[in-house]
Order: sequence, then C-alpha cells, then structure tokens
Amino acid sequence: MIRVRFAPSPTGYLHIGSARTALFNWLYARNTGGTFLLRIEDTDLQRSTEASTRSIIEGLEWLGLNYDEEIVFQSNNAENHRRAARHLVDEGRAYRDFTPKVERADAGIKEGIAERARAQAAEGVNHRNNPYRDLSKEESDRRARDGEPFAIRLKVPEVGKTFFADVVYGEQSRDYAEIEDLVLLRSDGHPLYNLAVVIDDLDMNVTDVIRGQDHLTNTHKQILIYEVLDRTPPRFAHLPLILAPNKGKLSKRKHGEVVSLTTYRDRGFVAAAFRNFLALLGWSPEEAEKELMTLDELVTSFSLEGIHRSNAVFNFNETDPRHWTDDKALWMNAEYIRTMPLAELIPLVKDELRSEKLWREEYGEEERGWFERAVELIRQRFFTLKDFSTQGRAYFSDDFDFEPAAVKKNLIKDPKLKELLPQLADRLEAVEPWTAETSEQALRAFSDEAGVKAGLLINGSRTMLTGQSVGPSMFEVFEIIGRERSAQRLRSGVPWFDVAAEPADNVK
RNA sequence: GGCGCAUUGGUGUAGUUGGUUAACACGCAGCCCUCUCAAGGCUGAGACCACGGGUUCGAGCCCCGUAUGCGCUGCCA
Repeated sequence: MIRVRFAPSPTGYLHIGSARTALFNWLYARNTGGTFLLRIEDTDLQRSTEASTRSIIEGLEWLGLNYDEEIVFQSNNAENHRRAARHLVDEGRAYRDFTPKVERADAGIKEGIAERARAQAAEGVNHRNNPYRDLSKEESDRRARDGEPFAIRLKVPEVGKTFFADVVYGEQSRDYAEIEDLVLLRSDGHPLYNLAVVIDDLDMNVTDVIRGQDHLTNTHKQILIYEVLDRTPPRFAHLPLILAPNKGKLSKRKHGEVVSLTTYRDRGFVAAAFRNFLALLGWSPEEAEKELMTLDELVTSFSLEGIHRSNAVFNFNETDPRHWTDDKALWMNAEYIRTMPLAELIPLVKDELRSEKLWREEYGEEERGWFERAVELIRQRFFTLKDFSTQGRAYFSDDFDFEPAAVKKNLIKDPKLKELLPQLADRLEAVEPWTAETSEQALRAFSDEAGVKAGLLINGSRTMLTGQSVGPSMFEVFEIIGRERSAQRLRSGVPWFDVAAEPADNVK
C-alpha cells in the first residue's frame, strides 16, 4: 500500500514549486490507490508561522488536493526525535559535540558556507576531525551531567558509501568522506531536519518520498540515518526544480507574489487550469500530444516514470500586465474558462462578482437564465475570472468606466455619432421582439437610411454600451444588455466632446 | 573549492531497442473569417538537438572531455 506525504515547512506562503510537489504526491497516491498525507515541518520555530500554515492548507484546498489523514505537525514529534538521537548516542552511533554553538546570520549564509567550504578544501578537510567524536563515553556522560551544552552529531563511518536508486534520477552513490558528521539535535534540544524527516517518515509509514531535487544530496544523509536506525528507507523520487525566467531559483524576495500559489487564485485562475498547467511542468503523460487534461485523466495517466530530470523554466514578467505570468498558464486558463461546463464556471463567476460587489441575488433566481447567457457570451474572450468584473463589468452594472482609447476611436472620431446614436436608440426601442437578429435588422436599416456604414454605428454602440472598443458580436451584446438599457446607454450623456480636455482616466 | 544533477527552437515538452525531411503545445508573424477583439481555419519564421572528441555503415539517442546552469556542502528546511 502506497503512502506518500507532502511535507512543506511553513516559512512563507505555499509557492508554486511546492504546490507542484504536492500535486505529484497527490496524483501518485490517487493513481495507485494509496494514501496522501500532509505533514507540516515546523521544527524551525523562529521562521515558522501560523499564517504560512494556513496559506499551505488553503492552497491545497484550492487545488483540490485533499489529504487522507490528520495533519501531522512535526513539532509535536520533537520528543520522538530527541529520543532517537539519545538512543543513537547510547549505541555509539552518534556523539555529543561540546563545541560552543556559532550563531550564523541567515542573510548571505549561502555565500558564507561556500566560502568556508572552499577554504577548508584548500587546506584539506577531514570531516572526522571533531575532537569530541571519540571522546570516551564516561567523559561525555560526565560533561553532559554537569550541564555543559552539546549538540548531537551522527558518527558517520570513516569508509564506505551510501547508495539508493532514485526513481527519477537513477542510481545514486556518495562516499562517506563527502558527508559531514551532521547535527541531529541542536544544543537547545531542537531536532534538525534530516533526523526529523527520517523519524517521521518512519512513523507515518511513508513508502515513497516524492520531493524537490534540492534534496537529492541530502538523501544520502538520511540513508545514513536509516542505516544506523536499522530500518529500510522508503523509495525516493526527486523532482526537477521550477526556475525563474533567468534560470535562477524562484524566490519570494526576488520575484514577489508571482511565485505564490494564492496569487493565482486571487488573480482569477481556475484551479483546474492551474493544476493542469503545473502537472505539465516536469512531467508529461505517455500520450504527450494531449495537454488539456481533466483531473481524472491526470490521475489515470500519472506515473513517476514520466517525470523529467531537467529543471523547467516558469515564465513571467511582472512589469507586463498582459504577460504577468507564464503565457501558457494564461492560455490554458482562458481555454478552461471558455470550454469548461457552464455549470462549473457559474459559481466561480459568482464568487468573483460578489467580491467586487457586482453580484445580485436575482442572477441566481429569476434572472438565472439571463445570467447564464451573459456569462456564456462574454467568457469566450476572457483570460481570467477577474475579467468578468473588469472587462465584463458593463454587463452587470450601469456604473462602468469608458476606455479613453475606445471613446476616442469609436465616438469622438465622427461627430455625426452625437446625433446618430440617440436616433438609433429610438429605433431600437421600437424593435419587437428583442433579439440579436431583430436589433441587427434595425441597426442596418438605420445605417442605410442615415447613409453611414453599419460599422460606425456598431463600434460606437459597443463603446457606449460597454465602455470598450472590443467585445462580443454587437448584436449579441444588444440582446443581453436589453432593449431599455441599450437605448438608455446610447443616449446617456457621455460628454465626449469634453472628453479630450479631461484627464484620460476620468472619462466616465 | 569539493561532490552531485542536468543540457532538444524564446518557453513547456515528444522523440520507440542508434536509421534517413527532429514532432506537438504556448508565444511570435502573415492570411482567411469578420461590426471590433478573441476563438477557429490555413500558412510561416524559429533548433546544425550546449560545445569538442570518439564508437558506428549511420548518433538527439552510446562513451569520454569541456562549458554553462542548478543543487548540496548550516546547531535552515
């Protein structure tokens, strides 16, 4: 029976790389009929926050990745970890290190470590030269009893190698000489990552560890711990990383909110679309020609064998509103918005309108039919759910903005429109019944009489009715907006001759 | 510095046991459609498969080296 876990550390929001790791774990569990677990790795008390934990849970919920058992908080298992560490000391597999703790500033730490490693390499390091490594049991016990602080380090054997077969990256081995005597327990008694994961994965009977490739080399240390514990390690499958456009690591500090999963929810992504997109980053199904996949299809076609080894670049451009995130993700979201069953889209649109105070209860009741037709009409050219409340605003409210460019191009350009549009309103008011076809007949007849091109009236009407220069077929718009509202808007006093004098964004 | 991992058009990917015009999607350009913008249809540009050697009748696929990128190297996870 397969048991997998997603084990994020709550030191920030859930970012898309972690979200993908969660997705893959979940897909694998569902594909194999296994169990998907969630463990919050909050052993770093300084950096862990409750807000992060919430963001992780919310994110998983949004993506629809339900976990099968109670959430495990790693900090609750600290006593287990300590017991294991002490046990290893008793067995002589680990030792107390009485070296005083050196504080490290978190910022710039990577450079510091690399530099130190370089310096050590230059003078020939021996990872086993810790003076306390071979301290006699008696003295070690005595100093501990006397209250001298100590960390517990694993006593890595002098010679040998660790091996494991990664499902994605294949056979891996690492010489013991490459592995330092890692700290298991801090001098303040806090268990550290490598010990904690091993103990908890064992506790939770995890059979397959699926996680980011940044842990590939850590795995050797964990294998070592499994060995001294005399337990068999789980299977490991490491995932390629998701990189920023410059092929660097995705980070909050450098890249901001584009890397946060909740940003996608908040900016109008359909969860199914984003999930679909994420699944294709670093994995591809056997029938690769199919990219738009339902959840069921993802579940049935998912396999660890389809995971790649090379990192994937996630494109985005914060400065360009049109390409603020990956083009393909945006395309996929649009594809979902225009093709998903209307019944599934409606609730999402409802939430969006509600959050913008555009939702009216009638839309769910007597005007439900109208609402569905309106959504059907406008969804065809939307990219995100946000578009329903921005570009789609005029369909749900009489209080909408006019795009200055649209006003200029479709209204101000031809002064005749000032008289023609109200006249068109008169004509339309007489149309019976009110449909796209009848309004089209009326408009075309009027344009012939007036001796102007239909396009002039059509484009002018579009801007008068929606404030925009682009949108669905105008006659469909007439039908949806309704006869009275259409006529009213055609006559409404847009002061377009004064417009040019006003600041562009004040045009209303 | 050491160790590890990776390397197919701008991006995501496909490329069966090495076999001849390197495929698909997004993006980009153009055309068609058309009341605009999308969608849709068609067409196109864009990759000497990181580079250099080798093995072979033949290599994107195998081997070696180099470069580049990424990861780990912490009493962070």
